[in-house]
Amino acid sequence: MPSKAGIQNETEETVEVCSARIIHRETLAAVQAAMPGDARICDLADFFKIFGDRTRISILWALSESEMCVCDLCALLDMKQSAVSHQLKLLKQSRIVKYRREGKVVYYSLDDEHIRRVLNLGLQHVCE
Amino acid sequence: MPSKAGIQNETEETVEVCSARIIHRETLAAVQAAMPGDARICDLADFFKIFGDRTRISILWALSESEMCVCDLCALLDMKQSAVSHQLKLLKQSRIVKYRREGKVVYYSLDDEHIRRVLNLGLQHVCE
DNA sequence: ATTACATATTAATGTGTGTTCATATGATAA
DNA sequence: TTATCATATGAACACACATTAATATGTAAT
Repeated sequence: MPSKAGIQNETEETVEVCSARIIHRETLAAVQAAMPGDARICDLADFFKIFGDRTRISILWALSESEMCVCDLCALLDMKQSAVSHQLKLLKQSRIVKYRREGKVVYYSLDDEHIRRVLNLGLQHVCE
Repeated sequence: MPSKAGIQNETEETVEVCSARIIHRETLAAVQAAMPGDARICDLADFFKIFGDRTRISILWALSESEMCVCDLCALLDMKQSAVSHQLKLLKQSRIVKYRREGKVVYYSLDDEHIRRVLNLGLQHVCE
């Protein structure tokens, strides 16, 4: 969980770190230098975490076809309205979907084209 | 009073489904027809779920720089060897990483270019 | 053989998270 | 106002999951 380990020492010898030993000191140093900051790593993981749920993937796939209101999504997924609303809240907090209100009805849609591309890339991997 | 724009259908009737009501029957039918099967949805969600973890994203980012052995990954992430091995197992089960053995040492690397592209797409979204 | 090392696995624990029930907004119409 | 509908939110439960400790493989050297 902590992000950095100390690897600055002597030459090509193995060094004790967190009860393990470093074998390739140079590779490790290079990779360490190229690693993004901790905050960015967490943001990335949180972003993908949103996609990692059956219900949310279904919602996103549906919205990639057409904008939809909450109660139609409930019917499509055969799920309780509160369950769908909870997931839509997560999706909108991550700026993955946007919404517009028309009277009592709220219409949701994908936030941008990135989302569609992420879905398609994932599908390619799954289908190969 | 506000004249409705956008998706709407004069001949629609509301219908009871799972304690909710369908507002846009045609939209619903169209989206329903375009939805992938249940198995494919689950596969997609499971694929993204693997990316939705801080430790695994760090591993993938590291491997996108260079193939690495387990104990160097431990040092890089400052984590216990068993924790890293557990995550590597998940990553390899999803065919996201591959490995090769050289004596006692096992080297892991990204399985294909899809993975790198998924990471980069996610980063774009997070950084904007 | 035995020793040492790199990695994998099992079992248990604690935390995170998706769904449900109940209730609260917000909006329109009577 | 009151009533109804569409959606949002809060709390609680149940399950999934990441980490740990301990142990088990597998490989090479002595």
